[in-house]
Amino acid sequence: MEIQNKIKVLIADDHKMMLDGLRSILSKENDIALIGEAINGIQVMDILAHTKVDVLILDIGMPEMDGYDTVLNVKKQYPETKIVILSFHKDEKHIGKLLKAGVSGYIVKDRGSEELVKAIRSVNAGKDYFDNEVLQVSLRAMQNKSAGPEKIIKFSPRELDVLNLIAEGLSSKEMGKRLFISESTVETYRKNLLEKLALPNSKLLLKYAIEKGYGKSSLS
Amino acid sequence: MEIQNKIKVLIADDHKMMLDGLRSILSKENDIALIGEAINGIQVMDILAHTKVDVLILDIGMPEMDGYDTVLNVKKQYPETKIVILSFHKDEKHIGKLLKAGVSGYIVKDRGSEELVKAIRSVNAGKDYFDNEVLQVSLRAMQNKSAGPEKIIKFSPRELDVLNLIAEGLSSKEMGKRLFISESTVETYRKNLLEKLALPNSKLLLKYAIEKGYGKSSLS
DNA sequence: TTTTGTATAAGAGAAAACCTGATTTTTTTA
DNA sequence: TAAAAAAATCAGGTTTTCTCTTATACAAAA
Repeated sequence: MEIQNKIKVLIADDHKMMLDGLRSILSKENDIALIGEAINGIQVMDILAHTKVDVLILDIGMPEMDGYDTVLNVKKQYPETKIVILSFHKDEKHIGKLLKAGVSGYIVKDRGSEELVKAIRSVNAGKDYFDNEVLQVSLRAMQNKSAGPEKIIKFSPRELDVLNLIAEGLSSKEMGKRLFISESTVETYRKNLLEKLALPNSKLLLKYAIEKGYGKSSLS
Repeated sequence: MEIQNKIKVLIADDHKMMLDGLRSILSKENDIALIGEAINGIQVMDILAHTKVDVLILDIGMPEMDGYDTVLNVKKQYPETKIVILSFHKDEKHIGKLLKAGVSGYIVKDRGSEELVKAIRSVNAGKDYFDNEVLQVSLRAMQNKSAGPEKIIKFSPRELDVLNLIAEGLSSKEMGKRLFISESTVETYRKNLLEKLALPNSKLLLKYAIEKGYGKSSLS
């Protein structure tokens, strides 16, 4: 099967061991293409900005940006991307919130991996996939309440590139070299970032970038 | 390779998803034979009772029987079986106990799976295998001393003032106003900081300050 | 008492950031 | 599809900030 026809999946889990395992499992399914891996929400947004993703497998309990925030951001900016939550516990308190936020699937990690594969196919086909009937029926009811308006700032892919390099402490000149564009261009992106974030200067932008966890994500 | 010569591994993890992933990973190693899986300590003892196991991969945090009890039981009845602990956190409190109980390896799940494979081979060959960070944590705990190949850098009070303000993203001029000294003086302090930390420029100093947690401490 | 550490500072040159535009391509939307 | 918005690209000039060199005074330590 050609890659274009496969289901494009992105996995986000802060445990590399788990990531390795899931990759190994999904690689056996020939209708699924694992197009990326992330260990935090920042990386998720980073990858989404560069690549189309059909299904996002999201571990809740990631650092940097918690699962819920990531769901909100992803759903807002990429509503067509389906989200399957991978959780440790079935008694997750935030489950209602997650449903409201628009996740398409929810499975607990003590299920077998075939559940995950099923879920991926299911949500990709437009059908929700929840671990059990209870979730589906009882909690689905809560879903018709409006979600809270949170300001979501969207960065262009290039702006993200710059933001990631800013977080490493590079100057415009260095960034330009790294990205094969001129210093001026980099500075334009920086200016845009400053505007979008309503920050007064570069130092605070660096601070923002570091504190939000940018920079660690490799921009391949 | 014949099965008799492979390393016989038993995995115990209460998350089936993880189990599936680990199985998938280990199946690619042709010197390792996964001879069993368990989702709690009871099952572990059960399998050990009728099968020889070289290495037991044990997730701590399993229900029914906690990891520690399992270690004790296994070590008591099957002392020749090596145990590798798979844990979620490096700051595990029981780590000292586990070490004393005789585990041969300890890795955290945010490591890659190749670590696990290495650990299996290592402990099977009679060598312990501990995650570096784990080692550090446990050693530090034992001798409760600040460990470190890190040289202790001492800052003067004034240097600290400046460092704290740097972490807030202020410029020399602003710091000068805040500290009632001239811009030049602030810059001297900054220069000293750069020297002491062997950093090449202010941006990396800001990064350092933020990452080390300066700035939040108010210098009233 | 000589050295070391700390606090203070000026002036010049270099570097980086910031402002003010502007062009081209892509994507969205009306 | 045509118009509008968003994204990517860049130059020139001004201003701010950093960096380097050099310097004085005082206190504590050796």
